[in-house]
Amino acid sequence: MTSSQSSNKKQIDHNLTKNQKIVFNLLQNSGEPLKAYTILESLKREGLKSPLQIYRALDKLVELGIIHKIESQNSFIACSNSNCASNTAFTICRRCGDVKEIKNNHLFDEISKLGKKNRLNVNRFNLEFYIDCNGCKIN
Amino acid sequence: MTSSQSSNKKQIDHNLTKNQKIVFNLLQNSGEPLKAYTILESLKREGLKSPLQIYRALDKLVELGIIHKIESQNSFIACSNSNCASNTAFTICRRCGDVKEIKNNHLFDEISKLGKKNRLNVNRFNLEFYIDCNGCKIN
DNA sequence: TAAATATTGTTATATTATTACATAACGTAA
DNA sequence: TTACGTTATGTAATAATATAACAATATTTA
Repeated sequence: MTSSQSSNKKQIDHNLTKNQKIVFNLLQNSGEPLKAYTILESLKREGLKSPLQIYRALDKLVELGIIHKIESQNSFIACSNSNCASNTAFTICRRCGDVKEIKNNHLFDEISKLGKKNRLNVNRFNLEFYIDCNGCKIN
Repeated sequence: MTSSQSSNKKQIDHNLTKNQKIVFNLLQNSGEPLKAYTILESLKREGLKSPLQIYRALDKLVELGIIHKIESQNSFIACSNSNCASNTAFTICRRCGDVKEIKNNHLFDEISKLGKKNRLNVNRFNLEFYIDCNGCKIN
């Protein structure tokens, strides 16, 4: 393994603190949304013992825009978008809850335009498309 | 007052049950988002005593599409849109939390189009524009 | 009526998140 | 270097949000 190998994980250096790094790594390696208390369980072995340690790290990572909160699930997912500026767009399966972040920059531009057309001074947006995912459509 | 007078409240008859009516009326008259336990407090005088009575009514009203849940606030607001089909678009002030439902049907069409363009079989969507509201911009 | 279904009531408990306060680590100016 | 302010961490307690489980009642329908 070299540092220049291909990877869909962002190379990020935000001078994260110890706990922030631990939580962020878990989310990046997971690739799917995790809940705070699930994260806590997973990180007991790393020495994190209390909810607050998790929530403090999550809050900071959300603020930095390198993870996002899926509000309808109270879960958190590592950002997979190179320049989202904290704008978010997801598909969420209404049956199994599977979440995928949408990376289409054109879509982001369109949404921003819609905000401007409606004379909204939008700081950021969050768009959730509720769908039936492929797995759930089959069954 | 006549039944044909002007009003921005929807005239709805969904055969709501007693508790559903009580909760729905409160939300319609409030016009702003309310939290479940706030609703519970307000409705003690109407005889509603337990969280579950509130949550059951809220669940049904959301399912009917006549109220919406603001996920990021764990709050609920009466729908002010004539034909939203459970699609939702809000502005949310990132400072004071003030919520307004967007009623622009054209915007709804545009978002639906974006979903189709991206080959998503969208059942419904929720769009949240985070803004600084007028009151907060002044202060 | 009787059976099935939907609604309500109630208690207890699970899940999610924050307050409050103590301690430790870090940066920086004197 | 110390002294100071700031940031990060640790810990316990508790607040806020939501659901499970079960009993009782009302309503619909065969």
